[in-house]
Amino acid sequence: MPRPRAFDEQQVLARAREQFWTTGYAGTRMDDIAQATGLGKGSLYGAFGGKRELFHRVFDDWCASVVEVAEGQLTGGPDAEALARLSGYVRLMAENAASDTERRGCLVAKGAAELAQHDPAIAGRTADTMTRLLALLRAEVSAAQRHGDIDRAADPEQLGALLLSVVRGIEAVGKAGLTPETLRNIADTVLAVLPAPGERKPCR
Amino acid sequence: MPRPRAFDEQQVLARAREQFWTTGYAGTRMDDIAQATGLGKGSLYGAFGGKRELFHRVFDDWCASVVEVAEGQLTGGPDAEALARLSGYVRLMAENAASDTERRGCLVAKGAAELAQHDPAIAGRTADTMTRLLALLRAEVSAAQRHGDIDRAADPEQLGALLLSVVRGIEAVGKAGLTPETLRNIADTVLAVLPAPGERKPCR
DNA sequence: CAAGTTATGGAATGGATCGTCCACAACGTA
DNA sequence: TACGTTGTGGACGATCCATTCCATAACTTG
Repeated sequence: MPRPRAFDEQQVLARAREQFWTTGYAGTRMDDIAQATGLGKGSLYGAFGGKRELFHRVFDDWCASVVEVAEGQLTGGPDAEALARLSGYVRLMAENAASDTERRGCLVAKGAAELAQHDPAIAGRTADTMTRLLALLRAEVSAAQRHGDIDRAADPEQLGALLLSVVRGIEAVGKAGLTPETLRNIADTVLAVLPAPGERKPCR
Repeated sequence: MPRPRAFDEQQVLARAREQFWTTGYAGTRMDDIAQATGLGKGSLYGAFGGKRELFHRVFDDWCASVVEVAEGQLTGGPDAEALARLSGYVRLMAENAASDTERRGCLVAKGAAELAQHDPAIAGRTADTMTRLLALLRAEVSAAQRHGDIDRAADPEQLGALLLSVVRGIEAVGKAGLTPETLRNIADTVLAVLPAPGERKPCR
């Protein structure tokens, strides 16, 4: 009996994400989103509640897709290819940052920088996302160790954390202006220095 | 002949930095700064010009001090201690991130995330800061290589970039909510995997 | 001491933006 | 076809905030 919606919710969310991604939370006006989506404010507020809720929705979706990409790249496969999967993931992230010519960076970083301190929901979602990524990387390091591609003496948790920080660091220095080539080199370098089995490390 | 200023400019800048650091650019009102410093709006605008100029001033000072800290930690000393200086610097940065209980992160990252895309001055200053840090790290890696603490076959530019991305990455994941202990471990881990002389790396 | 110059700080201004409201449209059901 | 319910979108109201303005104060020089 009710009148059906004349818009596709997913499409509206995609447009809104584009806006928030490019101009940040404070920098985008609801009018911008209304214009970008062709929706009137009434529909916008009726369907999503408000600016804050809309951003939460977009942010949550983004975080979920970040984790999904990592799962797609990393999870499920023989231990023999675990190292290759890790390399593929780290290089993919570097490539993403390198090809981000508009320097928009990652919405997780951008949103967290702007809002995490005053919005517990954003802070929580961000922390949860990082924890999930770390778990995925740790598991993959373990797999590579089982197959003998990474030194078994190394702590997989710590190597995973290192990889995570490098991935996020690449994104950060990329947004800061280092060249795409440098970003790709960083990815290659961290993969090259992962401890191979049987290496002797001098005590430092 | 003019009436002298009744406030200390450096002190006002320090207060303003505190505000911008905690609440970001868009999130701080000029009224906040006026109240925090005890200055009236007239004095504030008379002395600094406006919100944007004031932020630029604060941001530039912050960037300069970031580079200064790195120079103080890294520059000047015998090659024999270059690796120790590098370790000290990376651990210091991790410690900073770990002790940032308020999760304010680094103003360079925060300001860049919020404004770099639409403010060329901020973007330029950020890029310049990263380039300087990279140069300092590269030089120090070279010094450590000369002394034989790091494999001479490695490219100092690339190892420097790796260290920079880890330092920035630690800051990022710290703000994202990983534990202080994890942050310190990342620093230790990247230092431990730096290629020692004479290591044999399998071809990957 | 007089006068001119700058600092001061609070009130006023003007613009921008979030969210609400309402008249109207569209659709399903009876 | 008539009616009730929900979607639509633009106009409106209220708030907020950067900036300007101005009357007054403070200080230095001549």
